[in-house]
Amino acid sequence: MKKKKITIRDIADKLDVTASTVSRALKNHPRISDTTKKAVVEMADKLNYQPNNIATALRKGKSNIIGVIIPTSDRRFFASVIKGIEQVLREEGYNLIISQSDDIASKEESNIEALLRVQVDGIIASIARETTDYSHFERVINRGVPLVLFDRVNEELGVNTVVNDDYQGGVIAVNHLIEQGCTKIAHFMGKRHLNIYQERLRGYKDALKEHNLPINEDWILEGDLIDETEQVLETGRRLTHKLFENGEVPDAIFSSSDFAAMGAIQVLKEMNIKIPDEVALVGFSNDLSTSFIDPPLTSVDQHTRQMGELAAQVFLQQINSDSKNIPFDTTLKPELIIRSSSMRKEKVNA
Amino acid sequence: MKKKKITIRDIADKLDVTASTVSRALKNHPRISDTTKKAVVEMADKLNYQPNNIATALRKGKSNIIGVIIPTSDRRFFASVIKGIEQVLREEGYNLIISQSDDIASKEESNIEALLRVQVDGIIASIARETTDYSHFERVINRGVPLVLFDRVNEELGVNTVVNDDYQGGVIAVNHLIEQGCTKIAHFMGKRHLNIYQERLRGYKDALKEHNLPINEDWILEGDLIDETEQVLETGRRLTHKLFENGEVPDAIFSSSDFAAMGAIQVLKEMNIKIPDEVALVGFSNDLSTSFIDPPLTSVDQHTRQMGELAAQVFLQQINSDSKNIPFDTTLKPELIIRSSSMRKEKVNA
DNA sequence: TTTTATTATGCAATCGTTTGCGTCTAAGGA
DNA sequence: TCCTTAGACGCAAACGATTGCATAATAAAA
Repeated sequence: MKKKKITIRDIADKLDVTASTVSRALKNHPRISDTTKKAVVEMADKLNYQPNNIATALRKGKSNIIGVIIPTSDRRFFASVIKGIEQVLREEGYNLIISQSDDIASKEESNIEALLRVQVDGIIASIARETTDYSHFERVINRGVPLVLFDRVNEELGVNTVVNDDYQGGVIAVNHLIEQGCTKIAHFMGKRHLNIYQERLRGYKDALKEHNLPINEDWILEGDLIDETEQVLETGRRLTHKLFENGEVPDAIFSSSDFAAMGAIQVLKEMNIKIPDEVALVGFSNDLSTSFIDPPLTSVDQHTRQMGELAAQVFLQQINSDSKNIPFDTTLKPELIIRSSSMRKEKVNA
Repeated sequence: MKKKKITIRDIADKLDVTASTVSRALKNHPRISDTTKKAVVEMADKLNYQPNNIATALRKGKSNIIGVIIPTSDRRFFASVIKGIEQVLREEGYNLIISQSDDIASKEESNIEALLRVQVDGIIASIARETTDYSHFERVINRGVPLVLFDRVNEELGVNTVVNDDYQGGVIAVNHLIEQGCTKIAHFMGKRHLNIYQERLRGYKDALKEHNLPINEDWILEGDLIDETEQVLETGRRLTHKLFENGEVPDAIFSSSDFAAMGAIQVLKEMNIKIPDEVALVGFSNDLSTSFIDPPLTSVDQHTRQMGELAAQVFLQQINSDSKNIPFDTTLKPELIIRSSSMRKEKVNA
């Protein structure tokens, strides 16, 4: 247990130079002779020197740490985004502090507080479901700390955002169902106050209109779609029952959540309704499980990894441009992954 | 954009006292009068003062940041462990830097390097699959930085560890299958050099012996079980085919991976083999998907969240006891979650 | 009133690096 | 020989908070 940490001064002493010289030598400063540089470098790793980032951070006013706030790490979506963010940011020499809000506003606030204290160089976040007051984010902005929002964003904050094109996601899902011959398409949506669900709904409606299909409000069912997966599954079951207890039944369901769709599959199977022949299904998010269930679920993929990478890139761009930043939104195009839950017509191999 | 950060000196000036006084007042030092304390505190939040952790860290030699290294965040197991770690550590005022090794030794090493540079107060890690040289971990130990290992550990490093009782996991899985009337039980195992798979295998064998069942080496199949899920699924399919192309076929499979078991389910269904009547299945990890597939998969749950919490607690214990630390291992008992993939006998509701 | 506690602060060094500016030496130019 | 000039470093002041050791100011004791 060597408690003695060695500093540039230690290596300076050994070499009979000053700390400044060592510092410069280590950074390959042009005004230091090659001989000294070499000597310094050698002595450095002979002594097993580890630079102290904290001192540098204090001196430079830059910690090289950036904070990431997500609702929870154990939802595949966020885990995957994190992965993307990490990849590009680490390459630029940044470290990530990841904190989770659990979708609770107060936790989100205290996380921000903590990040600010650590002097992060910036924050990349996805807003908690519960958050309605955005003053803690405003504080970040007012302190001049770069902020990028992804997925769950708030346009009014005037910051750079990276989002999925949820409207488009709704459109392609429904278009696909229509192509498969469905005409009576129901929709499971999440809580109406959330942007993403409004957008998907809008896409759903527009796609129907586009094809001159009627919009049946009874077929638009709302439930909590961001919760523990078991709950969402249950919600899906509940909504499905509700959907089929009334007179006219749909021949397709576009669900804004994969898990709700899986719940629907369970119920439909229990009711001996054939999938996709009697009812076709499309989910949203392209969760891993979608390919394991029976039948495999068609789903809208959000390119989560790329979303993370993009968020990181937008962030880098923001901190590297010292100009006035006019906020901009980056929108990712979703992609429909077609599986048997919606394949009524045999796929024609072109 | 207020770039001007306000420090204790700023608030000291306003109040005509010195920085020392402000510092003490903020920390509620007994030798500061209540009047000044109050004045300081008021001025502090009037000016919207944010303490600078970095300065404190430098001065105290303690960053209040602890590093976590995992293979990847987008595997449910690790995401869940992280969640547990975060929960208890954040409560103690620590921040987490999470970095991923992608199961690559060199990345693991550079991650450690980075963490050390940031002066983390400790490291909690799960070793990369590929790692065979442990010198970078030794470096951590030699520098006196507390280290706790979980799940994928190395006993020879002599550090505190938190692991799942894989042996026991193997035992309860096989015992259950035997109880269900299976006598010809096959096993899918991961790469033999990994501790966890050896242990599960040992449990498998011991359980068989215990019940006087023969061990058929042809039924012990090895494959890469930690990889992208799709690959593992494919591995499961391959192993299953291999298993059933020979003469005598088993009546149960205990798979060390849920996804391999799912691959098996797919193949068995394709071969029109009844699950669980002809072949019963048990997986390992209790991944979310296990409950969504058809039939739902019985699996060994590893209590991942608790593993994270425990790892964090062990860590706290270690840094708070200034005594000599004799390393100790903490072992979590796994639990079998029984679902229909293995339920041959109707469950008797007691 | 002088001395001794007590209380409430101030001083200044320190943590490890970085960096603007000054200094010294030796080589080259006039 | 004197002056420039470039090259190679050293000096010392930051960065913001903490803390052991004074030191004032007031109160209590003598």
